[in-house]
Amino acid sequence: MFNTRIKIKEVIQSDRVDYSATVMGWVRTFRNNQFIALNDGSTNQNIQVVVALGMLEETTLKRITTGACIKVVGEVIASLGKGQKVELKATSIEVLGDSDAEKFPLQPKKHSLEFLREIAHLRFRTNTFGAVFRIRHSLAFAIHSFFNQKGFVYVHTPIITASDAEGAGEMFRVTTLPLDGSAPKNDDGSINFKEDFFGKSTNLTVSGQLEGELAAMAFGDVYTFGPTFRAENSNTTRHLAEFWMIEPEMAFCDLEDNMNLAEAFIKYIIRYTMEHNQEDLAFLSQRLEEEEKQKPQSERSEMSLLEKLAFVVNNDFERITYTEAIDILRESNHNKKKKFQYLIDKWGIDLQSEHERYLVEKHFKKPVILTNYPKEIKAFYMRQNDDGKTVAAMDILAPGIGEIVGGSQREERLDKLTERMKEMHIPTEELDWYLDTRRFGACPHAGFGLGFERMVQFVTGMGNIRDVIPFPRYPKSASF
RNA sequence: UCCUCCUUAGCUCAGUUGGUUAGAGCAUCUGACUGUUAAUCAGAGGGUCGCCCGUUCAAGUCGGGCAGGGGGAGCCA
Repeated sequence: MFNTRIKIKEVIQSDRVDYSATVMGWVRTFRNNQFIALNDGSTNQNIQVVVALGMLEETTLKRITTGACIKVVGEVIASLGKGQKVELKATSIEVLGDSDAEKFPLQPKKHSLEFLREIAHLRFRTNTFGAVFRIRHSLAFAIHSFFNQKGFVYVHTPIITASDAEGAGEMFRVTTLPLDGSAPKNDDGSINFKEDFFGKSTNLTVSGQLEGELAAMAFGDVYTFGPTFRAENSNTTRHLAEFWMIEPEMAFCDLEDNMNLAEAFIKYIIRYTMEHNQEDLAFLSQRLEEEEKQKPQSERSEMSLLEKLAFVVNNDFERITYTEAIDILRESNHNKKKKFQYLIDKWGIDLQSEHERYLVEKHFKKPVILTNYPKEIKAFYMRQNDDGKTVAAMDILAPGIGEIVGGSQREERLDKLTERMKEMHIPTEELDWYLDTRRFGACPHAGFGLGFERMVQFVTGMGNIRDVIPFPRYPKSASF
């Protein structure tokens, strides 16, 4: 029976002393043949286990190595040393799992994030990744909590989809047909997917939005939160081939309601982690500050991670239209001095990363919601504005990350929607089921998608998206 | 996919104008010490210099190709 153990977090956070306790965990360091720093993942703090001299057989002593898993029974006492309030004076120690010190790759020292990414199966056991993934958990929990409080229904949209018309990105094909050339063919030489498992061509989902809209036309307010797949050859610090996305969809909701919800949502989940993960956030904030010291003064950020999060939670996001953004950028000294690689000259161009960064990091210095983009650069389902040029889209740009949310009011008018689909060469037959929502009881509605990993990046301050998901998938990489 | 930088011990990195036996810190092992906080001190072991081809009397060092990694861009969340 193992449930007699106490989690280390409980022992450390309580002021109680002089009681017997059983803890289990993994050895971080063993100093002086006397002091074990033991961690069980419940907190970033280690408990100090004190081993009396001569208490253990020499053979057992040798098995207490970095990475080994042990069970300790002992007395929790006020610490005799500095550095911790309480410590566990061992009465017995049992090695549950050995760890060969010559082979275990984690050492009690700083490792590079690139090295730890190569041993992602073990990096959970480091302070940094312990903090990151506890925060990731809290964010996921807070997301469900936020929507549940507001009466949203959590909808599970399919991971395998038959439609390839959504246009959100390159898709991964799902098939059981052989790849050796023996797959059944049509007369014209193309693969005959009628013979495939599903009787048609199928892919991994790139978005649950269209299915989400179907559910919103019954429940009013719904959200999805699940894995999403993009087969884009993207090699950046903010793209993954497999990532998690949150997509709320609300009936009786326009662009402004949509923005209000998105802003409240982001603030809520950040506030939740600030309240529930103080220790981990403080650790990551400290870690970043040390990293910043390596950089030249000019590149250092003005705010610490903790300050940045507090700032986002306590200030309104800046809301401007695409047209206003273009004006600001065109009139900026940056543009006049030709410091942009792509100069802003005319209305209608898509904004480059450098422009978004300028708006967010230099001009407003806070999250910015950009609205009403030209219809040419946005998706077919976005509601057309009366000016005939723009659509009711909104993107939320976060400092350091860029686009964190993309959303819109949806085009609920059947004629306008089908007209736009034809203009953009999207086959209406394949999405007939989607168009049914516009045929039977359509209503104004809106929603957005938030990239979960980008949110985790923002909250933890981690620079590379590959370090905020346990086992990242990206071009040429699918280990573990 | 494009641009750019990088690849030397388990990890993080030095390595001179090409020159004979490739170094350091940490980690590991052995010993000492024992209220330590990434303990300390002494000693030891540890290398296909990413891979292939070329230039040269001689390549970790120069050139080409490939692979892997970092940063930036595009695509986007």
